Amino acid sequence: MEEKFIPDIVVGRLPVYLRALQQMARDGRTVTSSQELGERLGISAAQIRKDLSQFGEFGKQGTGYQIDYLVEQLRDILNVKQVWEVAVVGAGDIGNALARYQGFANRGFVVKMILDNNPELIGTAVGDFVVEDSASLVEKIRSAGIKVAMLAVPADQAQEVADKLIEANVGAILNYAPISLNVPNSIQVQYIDPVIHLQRMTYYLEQA
Amino acid sequence: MEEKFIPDIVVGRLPVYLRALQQMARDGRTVTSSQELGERLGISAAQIRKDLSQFGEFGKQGTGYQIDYLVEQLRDILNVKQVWEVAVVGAGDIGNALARYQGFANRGFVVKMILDNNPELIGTAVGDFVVEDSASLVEKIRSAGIKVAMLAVPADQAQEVADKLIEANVGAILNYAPISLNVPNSIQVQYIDPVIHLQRMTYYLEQA
DNA sequence: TAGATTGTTAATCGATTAACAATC
DNA sequence: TAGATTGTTAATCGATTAACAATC
Repeated sequence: MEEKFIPDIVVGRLPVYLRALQQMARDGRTVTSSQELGERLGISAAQIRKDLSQFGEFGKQGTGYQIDYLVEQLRDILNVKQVWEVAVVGAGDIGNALARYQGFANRGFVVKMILDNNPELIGTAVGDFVVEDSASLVEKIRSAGIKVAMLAVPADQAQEVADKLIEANVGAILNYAPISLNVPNSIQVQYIDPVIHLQRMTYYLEQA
Repeated sequence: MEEKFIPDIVVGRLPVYLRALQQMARDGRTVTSSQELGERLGISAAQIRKDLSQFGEFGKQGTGYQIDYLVEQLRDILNVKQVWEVAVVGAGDIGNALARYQGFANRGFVVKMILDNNPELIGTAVGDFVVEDSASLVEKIRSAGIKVAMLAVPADQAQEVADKLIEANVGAILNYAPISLNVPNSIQVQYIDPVIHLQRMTYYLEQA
């Protein structure tokens, strides 16, 4: 199997294309063009065509792209034709919101368990789940074969939990704790910290 | 006042530097170097020095950077020496988590109000707030002088609420709805959609 | 002083865009 | 056919890195 190197910045745009295309499909659209998609996303048409061309030829000259077909191609490329089971670690407000989030449906992910180390929370219900004890996190996640985790514990516990997730054979961590994690290169990490995004915007705002 | 152009990609890294430096300060550290900070963040030392040098000379040869001083400089650059009042629109699980989030403290933001259009939620308590009716969103946000909003409504309502926020003179929107917004260039928008991050990671994972 | 580390320059590397032949 | 739009090439643009004089 030949493995062509794809820049990570290109990979990062594919989910955005996919989301917009699925939206178009829901709106009853069947065909689109790089120009239309680009206008919608604030990205140049050339960049979209270049990005897609890294993976194959998905369009037709003169016509554009069949939305359903391109959606399936992108789902295949991003490995989200399968549904990934996800563990949520931390049953505070963020963990709660993630365990109950309806937005994972049909996008490749399903929450499978939620864990916490707080005795007051263990055993309580969160959405369709019962909070499990994170003391046995490694065994539970490993034996369930879960490869994706969302980390929603306090910052001062995030690194140690991340270490346990890696021990449990998790390959991807979405970290909501406001701290940079130290992980091996083989582990995928993404960060969500609202303050980082807010500060990036206030740079451009006039001071009050 | 001279305005030097700073690439947005540089601006985007500054909050990450700031977060790590504040962490170091909390750990009792007083001095650091571009090398140490870079190792911590997985960024090259040269890049950190280059980024900082866009704004001034904050270090000392042979010594490095005084953490407290650099923190204050970055807070100044990012306009977070002032505290920005934030409106949360949408009182579902995500809005709830945002209204109650402790992580805004000392990082430049304070939630001031939470709004929703659901009669069942209006008037109920969320953290220290009472959910307000978003029917009068424009007047409430404008008269409060709020410039920053977090958008946590369903995707199919996000664009219309965004339009109202802009009408209310908001300059920055952090959008949790899984949809690309159409806004004027003068409005800052950032996106948080966990699925986008998850799909970016599954690209690199072995299929089950 | 000797060692360490900055700020900056120049070189390298990578990403984006413009343009167009191919073709539906 | 005429018009539209792709996939791709080459040119441009921008970001990162390596290296080092300056200096604490």
